[in-house]
Amino acid sequence: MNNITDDNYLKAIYHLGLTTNEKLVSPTMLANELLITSPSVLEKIKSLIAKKYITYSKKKGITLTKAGKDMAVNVVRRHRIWETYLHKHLGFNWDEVHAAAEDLEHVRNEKLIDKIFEVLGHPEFDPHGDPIPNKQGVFPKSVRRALSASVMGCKIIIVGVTEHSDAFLKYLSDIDLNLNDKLVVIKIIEFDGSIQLKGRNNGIIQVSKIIADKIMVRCEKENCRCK
Amino acid sequence: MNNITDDNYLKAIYHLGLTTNEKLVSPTMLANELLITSPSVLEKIKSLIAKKYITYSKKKGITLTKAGKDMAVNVVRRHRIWETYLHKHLGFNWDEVHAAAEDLEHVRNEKLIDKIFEVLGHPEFDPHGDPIPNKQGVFPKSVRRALSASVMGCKIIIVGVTEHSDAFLKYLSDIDLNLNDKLVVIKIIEFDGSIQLKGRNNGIIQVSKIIADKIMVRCEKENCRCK
DNA sequence: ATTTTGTATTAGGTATACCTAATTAAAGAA
DNA sequence: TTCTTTAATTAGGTATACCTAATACAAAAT
Repeated sequence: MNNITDDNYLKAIYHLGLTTNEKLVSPTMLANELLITSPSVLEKIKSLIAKKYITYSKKKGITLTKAGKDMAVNVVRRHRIWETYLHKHLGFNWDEVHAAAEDLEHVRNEKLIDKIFEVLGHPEFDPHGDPIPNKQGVFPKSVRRALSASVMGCKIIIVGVTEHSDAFLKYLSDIDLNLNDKLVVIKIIEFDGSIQLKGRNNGIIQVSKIIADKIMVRCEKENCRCK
Repeated sequence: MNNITDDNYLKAIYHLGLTTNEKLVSPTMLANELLITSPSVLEKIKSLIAKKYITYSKKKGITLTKAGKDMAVNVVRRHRIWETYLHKHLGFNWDEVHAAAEDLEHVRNEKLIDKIFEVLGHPEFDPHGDPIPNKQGVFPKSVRRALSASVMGCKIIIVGVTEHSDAFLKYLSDIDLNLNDKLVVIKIIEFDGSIQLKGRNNGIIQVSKIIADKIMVRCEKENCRCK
């Protein structure tokens, strides 16, 4: 529970480092991510450097040290385990788990997190399809790609999303797209990249390219052209 | 998760108000309870007064307002619900639940606490036998007294303890005294107030007066002289 | 090459939660 | 009642985490 601030900075740096490919992580980016000002970030950067969690130079940006990355991955691990637990064992919806996990991720009780992880049967993915790192910080591998990269006939299974906003997750629920759903791509509208899917009880679901970009899937059709 | 400090001060004031009967709650007592210095307490007192959680005067001591008491009772509620959950659903021992609950009690997610409370079947007492207040802050009634107030022949059931230190709880486990155990008082050594109990499989357990004072029981023998 | 624009950085300020050292006040003992 | 002890209080200090305003810098545009 101590150092919630450190947790949040390191998590944000880690996250930005992954999502903002190529470009470095700058103080301004961090400030935007954390909804604070850049002088505040600059100050905190000094303290995180002193604690040897990060390095920083204007040209190289902010990078996590081994210790910093370990810390960040541990926060991610706790977050995702709690999300899974809230969903699987406490009946929280896909779009409700995040807020609660934001708090629970800071509870550093190893026995607690180990226990709920065990009760869950050591899952590899959380309710958003995001991989849960093991205690050593190693992430499980998964063959996943955006739904938008599908071709006609793909037999896809939804394994995750790249946007976690309540609004987005709610929308997916509303159009009856849920994690682990199996669907078949029945039409691709070349004009705008929209995709039509056939789901359970043959219901037809159509999603725009914008949505399809954010839905991660695995294609289970053998020798599918999508590969 | 915000205002963990407020939580801890209010909880401590509430707790001292109950245990330290008669005497008022003074800044020094609070300082000792929280393991900080009295100037720090004095400063915080001002802020809690400003927030209308407490009142303070040298002669009347520190008292909780309605709002302050509600806040404190809510922390106690969350703490005890988590303790119960950790014990009943996650396999934590009697003496392990407290530390984890110290952190979890600050997670202010109503749906979460409601849910685990529901999953537990709306229990009235936690693993230490302490009553869990309902959402309105009302505590369940229980007829409980110290084990030390027993007479020969009392058929007692252990419903709680008044000390929660790991060492004490560990000791009770070690001599095989656990919550909800049923025992019979077979000897009272007047000389020092020690009590001998017969428990399951007729094992004899002896506790000193000091211990017996801290163990809360209910006597289930009809018309027992202890009443 | 110079200006514009945006990012990085410094300077200085606030609030919170703690501290030590010193002072005041009250209560108990002589 | 006066001394002594303890509790309450004030004064002043530190560290953290935030802020605004001002300045320095660097990259892009003219």
